[in-house]
Amino acid sequence: MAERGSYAKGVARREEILTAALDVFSREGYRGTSLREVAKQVGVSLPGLMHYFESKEHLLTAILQKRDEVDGESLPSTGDFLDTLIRIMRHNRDVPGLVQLFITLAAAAEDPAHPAHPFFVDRYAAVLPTLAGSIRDRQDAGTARADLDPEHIARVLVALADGIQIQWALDRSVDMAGDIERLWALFEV
Amino acid sequence: MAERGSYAKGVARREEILTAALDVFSREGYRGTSLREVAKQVGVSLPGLMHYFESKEHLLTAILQKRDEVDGESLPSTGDFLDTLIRIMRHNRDVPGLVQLFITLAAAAEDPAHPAHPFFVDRYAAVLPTLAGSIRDRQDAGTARADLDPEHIARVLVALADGIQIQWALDRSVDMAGDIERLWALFEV
DNA sequence: GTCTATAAAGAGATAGAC
DNA sequence: GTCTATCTCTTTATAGAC
Repeated sequence: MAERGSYAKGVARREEILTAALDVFSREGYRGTSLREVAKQVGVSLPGLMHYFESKEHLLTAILQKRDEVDGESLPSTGDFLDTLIRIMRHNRDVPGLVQLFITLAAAAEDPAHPAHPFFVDRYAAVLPTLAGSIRDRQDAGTARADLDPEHIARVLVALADGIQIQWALDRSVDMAGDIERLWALFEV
Repeated sequence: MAERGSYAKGVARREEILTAALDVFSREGYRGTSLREVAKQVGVSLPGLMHYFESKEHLLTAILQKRDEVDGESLPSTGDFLDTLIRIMRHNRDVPGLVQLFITLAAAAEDPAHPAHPFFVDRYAAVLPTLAGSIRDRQDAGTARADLDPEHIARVLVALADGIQIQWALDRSVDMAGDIERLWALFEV
C-alpha cells in the first residue's frame, strides 16, 4: 500500500504478461521457443517483455511460480496433501507444455547460479515436509501402514510424480495420477 | 566386414571423440556447454566435431547411448534387473553431468521430431518389461508380495529412479539407491 | 515509467579450400 | 577428413521517443 499508481500499474502489466505467457506455454508447449515468439504471442515487443523479466530463464522461472500460484487457487487443498498431489497430476494432463518446462528447468536448476535454483530448492523444502505430515496423519488415523517412514515415502512419492511425467510425455497412455494412487493403495492397511 | 580402411578409421575416430565427450560431460557437467567448448576439450575443431555428428542434439543423444553401452559392460547384469538398476543409481553419484544431461534430454525428447525421441522410446520399451520380469521372478520365488502388478511396479520404480535424480541434483545428501532399496523392502513378504 | 528500434555478442550450422 | 571463414538466428543490452 501507499504504492504510486504507476508502480501498481507496472505490477499489473507484469502479471498480465505472465498470465499470457503461462497460457502460451500451457497450450503450445515449450520447444525451445524464442523470446521473440513469446513476446509476439503475448502482444508485446521483445524489449517490452525484457523490461519486466531480466532474462529468459527468469521469465521461465516466473511462469512456474505463477503456475503453482494458480494451481493453489483452483485446486484448493483439502488439508491432505497426498490428495492434492494426485489432483495436480490429474490436472497436468491438460498442460503438457508446463510439464516439459518443469522438467527442463528442474534439470537446469541444479546449477546454484541458475535463476530457478532457489525456486526448486524452496519448493521441495516446502512440499516434502507437508506431504510427510499427511502420511503421518494417515498413520495416526490407522489407514496407513505404521512401518512407513513418512519422510522416506514423501521423497518417493514426489520423485514418482516427477519421474512419471517423463514417461507420460513420451507415452500419453500412462496414467500419472492412477499410478500414484495404486502405489499408495499398497501402503494402506 | 569388407569395410574400406578409411571408413573403419572414421568409425574409430568417431568413437574416440564420443569417449572424450562422454568424459567431459561426466566430469564437468552439462551446463549449456557450447559445441566449440566440447570440440576444444576433445581436441578437434568445431567442423571436425560436426563432421561426425549432424547436430548438437545428435551428439548429446549419442553420448547417452554410449553411456548405456559403457554401463552395460562395467556393471554386468546378474540377471536380476532390479539389482542392476540399483547399481546404476549408485554409480550415477559419480557422473552428475550425465544425470543432468539425461533429465534435460528426456524432457526435450517429448517432441517426436527430436533426435533423442527414438532413443528414449526404445529405452523405456526395453527397460520396463525387463524390470517387470525381474519382479515377476521374485514373486515366483516367493520373496515379493503376490498382489503387486509387475508392470505397474516396474513403471513406478523407473519413475522413482528418474525423479529421485532431480532431488539429488538439488541436494546431494539424497541417497538415490538407498531410497529405491527401502521402497522395495516394503514389497517383500 | 514504458515501449520502439536497433545493435552487440555468441550459439549452431555450412561452404569450400586443402 | 579436417580446417578457415562465414552465415544466420538467438539472447541480451542500449538509445532514445512518448
